[in-house]
Amino acid sequence: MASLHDHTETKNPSLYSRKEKSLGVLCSNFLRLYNRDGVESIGLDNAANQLGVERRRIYDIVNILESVGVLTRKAKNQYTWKGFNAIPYALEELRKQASNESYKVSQYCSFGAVVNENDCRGPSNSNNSNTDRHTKSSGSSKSDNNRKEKSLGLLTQNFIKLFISSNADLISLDTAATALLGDIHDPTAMRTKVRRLYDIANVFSSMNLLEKMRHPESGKPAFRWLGLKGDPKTKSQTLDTNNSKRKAFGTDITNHDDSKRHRIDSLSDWSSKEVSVAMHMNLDSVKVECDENLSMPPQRNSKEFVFGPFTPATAHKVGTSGNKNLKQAQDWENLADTYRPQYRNKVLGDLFGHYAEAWKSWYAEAAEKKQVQPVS
DNA sequence: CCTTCCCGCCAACGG
DNA sequence: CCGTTGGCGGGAAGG
Repeated sequence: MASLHDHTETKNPSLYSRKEKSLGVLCSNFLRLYNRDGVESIGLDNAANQLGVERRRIYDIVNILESVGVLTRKAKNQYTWKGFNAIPYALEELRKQASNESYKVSQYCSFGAVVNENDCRGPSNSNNSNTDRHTKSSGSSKSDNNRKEKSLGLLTQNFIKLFISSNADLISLDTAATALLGDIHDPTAMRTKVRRLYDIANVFSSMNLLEKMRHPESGKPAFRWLGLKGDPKTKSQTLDTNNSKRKAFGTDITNHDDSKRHRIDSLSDWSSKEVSVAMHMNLDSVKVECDENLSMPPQRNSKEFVFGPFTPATAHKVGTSGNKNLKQAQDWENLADTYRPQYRNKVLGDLFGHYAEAWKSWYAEAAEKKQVQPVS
């Protein structure tokens, strides 16, 4: 008790976990949220609220997902959900682009050292290299495209190209960064690039497009492209092979998020958009549980997932009723969140942050935290 | 120590 | 001009 005021911190070192806020987890939650039933439009504000994260993070997720075709920008603040089915096509496009361009990966991850020579020509850092279809082609865009070149989306695509156009299926981020940088040998740029690569790799890993592993002998971490092989699910819908009894309408976003375990978990089901969390969670011994103690009324089995002080999370398009205005879609946010911590409300933002954190910690199993890699 | 990578400042962008 | 996007890198958590 006590707790005079402020200065919370230093209470329990294990009260804030960085991993719980990773882009990978966020991506899983995002997908879980929007892969359900006929979701068609995605509002950024809505997403941010539902997922309990800042706007900024949504941009990251969205940009990466768009690179693989899962989403498409429809308008300001508005994205269109395309689904996993769009991935194969997007990948094919990338493959074509890759072959079109002289990509030279020049690099075989074999031994730690390596480095040195290898005339990496990379994709060359020129401008516009994609279907830059702009209605105003008149000599307007000059050198302002520098920003776009460095976009996360483009980087993501180039990263993928690197994999699919290379014979080496195991690439380290360092190698990728070097290759993608072209020839700019700048340590600072390198570091920034690697940071972004980590971001991308994490969300792809959560989608099972990529697999993180250590190199056989060198032990250095690297990534392997899984692509569509992630899940040989052809077309058979995995419609509830498990217990999906309580399929309330929304309000329940089946948690069981991806497990840190190296199980095949995942929501890999390019082919049918329903599916989602079905799959094999049986093996995934759900020993966690929040029965730790504390006091949490409802809710059960949940690793880490949408928490937030607000948890309506019930997104579904309107019914078939002849509603005059189908514009109510934007009202959810208001309902759930009274206000959004703008990039200025230090206090408010902080307050929300803690609030969300508190909720999360309740939900969080707060138990399992020991995860090693059994597989050498 | 080194690797991973979250956070959010603040500058381009687009209306 | 202001709200939306989103580079960018500090610097802290996690090995």
